[in-house]
Amino acid sequence: MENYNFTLDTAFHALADPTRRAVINRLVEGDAPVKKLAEPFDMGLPAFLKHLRVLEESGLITTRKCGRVRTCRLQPKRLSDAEAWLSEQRELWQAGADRLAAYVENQMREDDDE
Amino acid sequence: MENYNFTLDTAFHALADPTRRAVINRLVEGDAPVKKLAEPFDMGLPAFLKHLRVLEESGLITTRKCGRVRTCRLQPKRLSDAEAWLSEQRELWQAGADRLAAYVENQMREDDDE
DNA sequence: GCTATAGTTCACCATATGGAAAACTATAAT
DNA sequence: ATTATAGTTTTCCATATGGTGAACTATAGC
Repeated sequence: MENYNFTLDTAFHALADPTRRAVINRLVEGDAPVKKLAEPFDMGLPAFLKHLRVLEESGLITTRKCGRVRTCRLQPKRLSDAEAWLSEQRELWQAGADRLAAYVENQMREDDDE
Repeated sequence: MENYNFTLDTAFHALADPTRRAVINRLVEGDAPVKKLAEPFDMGLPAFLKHLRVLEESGLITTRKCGRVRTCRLQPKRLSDAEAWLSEQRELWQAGADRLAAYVENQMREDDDE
């Protein structure tokens, strides 16, 4: 039961917010400073910074401050981690569905033989 | 700015909790009743039911009550939806990275020619 | 040096979340 | 008819979350 995966917890939590997903969707096109990232959103800088901090603590982005401007960069590895968990679950489910289908078909064949 | 995607909001939010991910990870192996699902967890039924409701409202699972037992089933479509968003972001990022690499290489070639 | 800019910190607020305990309902099982 | 089982509802609590406005800091531009 060691399902305590801090990385997935924080990554999925970060992705659960539309503002934060929009930030990611902007950062896939390249690095950007806080000011620029915040522009499209109807909220104060403090609120926006909180979102950035959530993203940073999840590892989905990293930031670097040069002079007075902080630049944000996407960390695609963490996207892949989340994606990997999802695809694994989907594959496990698929395997079960296939097994079930094979079993059902097998039963039908036996019924035919009787 | 129509980044208001209720499906992704609720799906990622549901996936952000280790208990709920463990439930999903159990349901990929097949349907199960509430009691059985709750067994491995150190919490009361009411708390566990809240998690199930979060999963159900997100569309990640569906439930059906027969007699006094409620059976839970995974809805893999929603897993795919979340996975699709992630893979799209990764692909967009990859495209940008490729463009950048091509540009850099091009610049280096120009430098050689001078 | 003055001022505008980019970000940061702080105090505050309403609501959401994850949990507990207790009381209740409906259906099997004997 | 009793009793055990499976789930449900309700009330309550502490903490987390997402936002605000105001005050502050550090750097860039003139």
